[in-house]
Amino acid sequence: MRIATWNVNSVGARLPRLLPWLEEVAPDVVALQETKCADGAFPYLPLQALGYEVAHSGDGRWNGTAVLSRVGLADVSLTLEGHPEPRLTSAQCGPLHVTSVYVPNGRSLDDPHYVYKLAWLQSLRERLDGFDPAQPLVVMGDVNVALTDRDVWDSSLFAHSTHVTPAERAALQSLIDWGLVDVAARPGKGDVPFTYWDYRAGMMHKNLGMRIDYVLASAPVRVRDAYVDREARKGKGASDHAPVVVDLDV
DNA sequence: ATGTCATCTTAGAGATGA
Repeated sequence: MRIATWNVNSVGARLPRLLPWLEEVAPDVVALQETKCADGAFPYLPLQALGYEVAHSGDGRWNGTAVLSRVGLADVSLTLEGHPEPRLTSAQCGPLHVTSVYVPNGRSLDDPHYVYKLAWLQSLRERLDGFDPAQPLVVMGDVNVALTDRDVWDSSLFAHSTHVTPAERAALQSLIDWGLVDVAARPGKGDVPFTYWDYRAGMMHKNLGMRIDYVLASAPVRVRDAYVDREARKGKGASDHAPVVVDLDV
């Protein structure tokens, strides 16, 4: 089974890249984030034409998550309890339960959005108590946290920034400690499999990136291979995030 | 730190978010 997660930064704008990517990589299940469209505007038809069933949570301009599956789609959930923004979609996809998450950015340490981010991560952790770590499941998506200093290109530049604070890292670690494995993708250019590079200042070209997109898998998920698809971050009309692709057995 | 990108408002270029 092949799964993937990708913050597409608008599914509408990304469709000319997303559709050929799906044909080439042929994942069975895909978690999308930042679809940035209302449910009524979601491109169901071209995705269904590729064989995917779709569950989408979205309300327009911001946020938006989806699960695409060609191995079945059941028990769909479109919300994280207590948080109205569309930042979580989950479904049972054949033998694997899949959750697509778009964790709030936080913006800055003195912004209310940072408090919201920590609360959202706490709610996500509590949501896991409705599951069993002995069942095959993955939580994947843009978690907007770099787990270690190695997961940003220069940790000294993040001294007073979000994404690297002890509180954010502890919140992400608490998800892992529930019973999940932070799936290690093959190293990319350089030693760290970054998944995000700012559009500005030639960051991708200089490989000044961050690892903020994760696949967290429960113990019954046997990972065969995992990689960051840097090619999808290159060229015209790319998202600022690259997909993470994982081959696994359940 | 910020050289970009996407969307919405509302018919141009500015605001917002990342």
